[in-house]
Amino acid sequence: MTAHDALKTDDAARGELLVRVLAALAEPTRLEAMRLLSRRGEMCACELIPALEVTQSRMSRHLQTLKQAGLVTDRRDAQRVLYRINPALAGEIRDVLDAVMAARNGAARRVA
Amino acid sequence: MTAHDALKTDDAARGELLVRVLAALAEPTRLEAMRLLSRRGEMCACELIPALEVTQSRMSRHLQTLKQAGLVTDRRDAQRVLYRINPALAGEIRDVLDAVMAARNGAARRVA
DNA sequence: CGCGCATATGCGCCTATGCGCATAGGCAAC
DNA sequence: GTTGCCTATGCGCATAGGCGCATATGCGCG
Repeated sequence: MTAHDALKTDDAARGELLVRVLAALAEPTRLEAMRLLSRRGEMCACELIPALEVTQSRMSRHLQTLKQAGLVTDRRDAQRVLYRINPALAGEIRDVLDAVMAARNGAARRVA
Repeated sequence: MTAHDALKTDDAARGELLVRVLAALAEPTRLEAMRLLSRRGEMCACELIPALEVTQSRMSRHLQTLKQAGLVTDRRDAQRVLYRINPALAGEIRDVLDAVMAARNGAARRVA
């Protein structure tokens, strides 16, 4: 990326980012994981695994995907790695995420 | 999961729909098509093809995908088939779509 | 250091998805 | 009916992505 790519960085790159975010959310396990993180704030993989009923390797890879999309951040705490929704999410992306979370919560509440 | 299995019907079904919608939007051409439809209201494939610089078969298939996700509706007008954003979109999904459109518009304006 | 818990990753498998090409189908005008 | 425009679809190919298994890596503890 060179200097005059500054424009493209703000345009195409953002479009790419949006697509990346949407793709990351377009998977049941990851979507559910985001919902859990949204409600509980911070969780380690070892908590998400039983909650979502997936294997360890799957959870790890899904978390990497979410991380690469910029949706979550991680920090180590001894043996565990704690994940939480990226507090520095761009406003526009945050709005998308909020809408998605609201949609899912709305569906859940309807039944409850 | 026995007691609240009844919920899963509405819950899971809606979750599936959300995933389907997100997956449909998580593709550059389709996302751009939605943006165009969002701005112009109603368009036929023959207008979208040159605007998005894709082949005819590709555009047709992408439009089918959007249609199956419930994001657009179509109606014939002589030889053409006119597409537009589904006016009967569920409120929650509409909110997601609006957030996505807003995010992308924000990115585009930055450069323009 | 050796052990065990927690997490990440290489590998192969299988399905899903995007693509172009060619062709079929629908519709209007002649 | 024939022709021409517009749209949909069958086919094969290439790639991406999800999965489990096995293994490697990181970390704290004794």
